[in-house]
Amino acid sequence: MLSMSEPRPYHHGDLRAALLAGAEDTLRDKGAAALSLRELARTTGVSHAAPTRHFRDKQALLDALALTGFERMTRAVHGADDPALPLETRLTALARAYLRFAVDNAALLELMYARKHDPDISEQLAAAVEGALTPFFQLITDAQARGQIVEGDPEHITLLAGAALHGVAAFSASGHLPAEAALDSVGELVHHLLHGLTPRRG
Amino acid sequence: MLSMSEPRPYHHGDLRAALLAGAEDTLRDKGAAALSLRELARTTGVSHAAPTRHFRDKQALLDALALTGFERMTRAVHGADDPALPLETRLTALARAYLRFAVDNAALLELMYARKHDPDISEQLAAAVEGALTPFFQLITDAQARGQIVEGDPEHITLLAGAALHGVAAFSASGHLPAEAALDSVGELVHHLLHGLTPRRG
DNA sequence: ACCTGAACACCGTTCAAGT
DNA sequence: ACCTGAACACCGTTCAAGT
Repeated sequence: MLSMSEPRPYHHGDLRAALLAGAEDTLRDKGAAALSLRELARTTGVSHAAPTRHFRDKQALLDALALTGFERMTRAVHGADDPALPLETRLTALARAYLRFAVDNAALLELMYARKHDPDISEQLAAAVEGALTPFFQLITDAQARGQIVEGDPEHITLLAGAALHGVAAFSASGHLPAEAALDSVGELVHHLLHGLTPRRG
Repeated sequence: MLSMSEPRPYHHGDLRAALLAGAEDTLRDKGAAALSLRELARTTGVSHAAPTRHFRDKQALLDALALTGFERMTRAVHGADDPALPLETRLTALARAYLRFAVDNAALLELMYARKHDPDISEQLAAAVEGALTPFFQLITDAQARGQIVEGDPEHITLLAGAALHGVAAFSASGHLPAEAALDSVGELVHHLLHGLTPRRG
């Protein structure tokens, strides 16, 4: 994809980025189980020890991959936000962006939310999750200020909305819900979330 | 734990069960990454090739482990169901049972909902998920018959409720939400689910 | 039927050595 | 600074052989 003018057999300009890109390719094509450092080095054209210079161990590469995943997801969600939209429409757009990413990056999503990340990366990971949910939080507080969302800790309410969304994403990523069904359910999901499962009186 | 009268060094009465139990122990204590067939065979006291007789390969053992997990989860949820209870109380009890299991078996839960199960087991797995959600589905249809839940495809509504719940469970299992916070949120979660996030009139 | 022990190909990680 | 190549300990899987 990237054709440089220097056709050297090894010695990338940016081996780290090349490794991450290659890792994500095999993650997408063959799944996490098929991801081996040695094969990754092989297909990238370096020795099997070269990745050590950029990632302390395999887990460090997986952690870095998860972080780039959150960055992309955050961009997707933020890009779908339009504060001028009415509440339900705005929330639906945010939810759809989240689910779209989840459906398009199922294996990556599983990695992003995997247990067993390095403890020293977990803070960055927590911040990354927060960052992705920021537009949801903003929407909740905006709507609360207008009296359109019930009172209560906005973080708590964001968690509920985010959980409902992530639950659908997780069901889809784990293969228990077809991608189309997940995406098609967004409208009803948001509607029921806002208006409740019990009937409303006139 | 199980002391038989036959102190033979090998040759279990039920190697298959012993392997599953041992696998779940290391899953709980050291995580999925530390689970190796060879070490499992070692600690179980058989040769490293013995497990092949009971599980075609490592994935087959993981699949079997996931299925036992769903069986236990299903029992826990069914055991917490009381159709005589009022709607919100009943749903809260079901939700708490699901979350309790998720919190107490975080690594197992991740395995249960992992991608990359053998295709030939995915049907059993789908049935297992359905089985665990059956009480939720029953509750929805019961309540719909009484006019206590909005009309609409009960499967769809069950999916939403289940997704909200599973989202919290997943956040907790992945370390983004402390176990206590997840369990403590059950009441509000169910309340907001039933009554909606927008204010109700009069 | 059930298990063993050797063999094979592969893996992650480490480290002295090269440029 | 960045990468190589050999080495080490481990792994999953297979298979002839034992009881």
